[in-house]
Amino acid sequence: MTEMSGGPSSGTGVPGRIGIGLQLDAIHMKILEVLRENGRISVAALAERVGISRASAYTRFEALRADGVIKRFTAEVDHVRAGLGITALVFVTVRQQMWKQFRAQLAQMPEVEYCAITTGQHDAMIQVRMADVAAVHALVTERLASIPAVKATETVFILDEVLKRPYVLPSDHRPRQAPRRPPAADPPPPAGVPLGKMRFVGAAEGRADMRRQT
Amino acid sequence: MTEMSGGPSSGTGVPGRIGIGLQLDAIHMKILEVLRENGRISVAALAERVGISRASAYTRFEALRADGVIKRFTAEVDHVRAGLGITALVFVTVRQQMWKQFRAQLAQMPEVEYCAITTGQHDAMIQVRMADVAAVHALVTERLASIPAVKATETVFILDEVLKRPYVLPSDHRPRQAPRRPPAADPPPPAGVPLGKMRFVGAAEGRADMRRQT
DNA sequence: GTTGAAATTAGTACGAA
DNA sequence: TTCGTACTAATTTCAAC
Repeated sequence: MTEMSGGPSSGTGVPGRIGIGLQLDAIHMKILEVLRENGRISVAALAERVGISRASAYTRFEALRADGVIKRFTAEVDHVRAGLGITALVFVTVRQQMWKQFRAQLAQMPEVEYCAITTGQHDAMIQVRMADVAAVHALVTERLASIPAVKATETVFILDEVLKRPYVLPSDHRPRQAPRRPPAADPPPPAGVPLGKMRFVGAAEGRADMRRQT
Repeated sequence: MTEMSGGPSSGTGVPGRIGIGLQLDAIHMKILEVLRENGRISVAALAERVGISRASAYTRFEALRADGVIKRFTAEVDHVRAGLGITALVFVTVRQQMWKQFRAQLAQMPEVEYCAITTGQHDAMIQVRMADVAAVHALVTERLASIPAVKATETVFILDEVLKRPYVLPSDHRPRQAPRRPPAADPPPPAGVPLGKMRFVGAAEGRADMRRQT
């Protein structure tokens, strides 16, 4: 129930939905905006805030839900208050061709809140919430390390979560500046770049001393 | 509204709540479990699923909300369907003593879904959702790089989000094995370890060739 | 903390624009 | 499609236990 479904943005291998589904208009977006801020708002109040009739709101609401644009409604819990005060990120190097096993094992680890496959130096990043630092250590060394598919891990701790937005929507983005043709410098990214690790270092800035703590 | 409040797990510098607030019992946890899976369930249905009366459910529900254990209710939106098909992680090195400015600038960037301050090689990790790869590139090179507080960035793309759990609770964790005293090997983590980067490499495994793509 | 009522609100169905 | 209304079912509130 917690595994995501379909497509390279969420799949476990299950092929994504073929049809294009709903074509979202401005009103759909407005509904999503309201709902991501207040997932428990009544459809009547939603209709009012969006500026449509109750009946239309019900129709659109149901369509968004049925079409999977809205995946679920959830309560955001303060994990510290709930007893899980430590959050860590574990970067995992996965043994080639053991991805399926890796995914299967992850599904068995309920303390993992998030897992994404990434480009770059590591293969995956997982986020875990635990009661204390020792529990993170135990999880990484005893449970993650014992998965044959896991070749290596690297753990960092989260000191502070600065922001967490319910869900980002295109309407949040500033109106994309007209696809300008850059005058000379700052060329757009090469089309065929292998989505690897991009690196930027402040202009004329040595890359020495790039390590510190907060 | 999207900034998190209070305490080293969520603050922008605002001191955290002093009081201990609610003492959560098993029923509170059960309520949280239900609510994170279905944030729109009625309190009446919630009461039934948890096995308490409606009135109690209302009381506890309100208490959890008022106390901040439940921070908000939100709709999980399929960002791909919503038009933001690309997700990237940007690891940021922040210039010392410019954290405040860094946070302020981040608050101005609605395309940032998540930002956490971390230990390890980098100082912060931010997650962004954009319409395409070029937009990520533009964001990183034009907007992030123009923040004086940002010394350097490193970007990786998310190829697949394997799992995303609404919220992990202690009840998800397997019953913690009694705080065993390890026989000899595998000592618990040194108490005073600076929460830095922990690294694990599979036993007797060279650390060569640790790079691949999925 | 529980039960059982009243008052309010939500969800549905329908015809009309 | 969307809207407006009326109808039914459910939820929330509030009382007493």
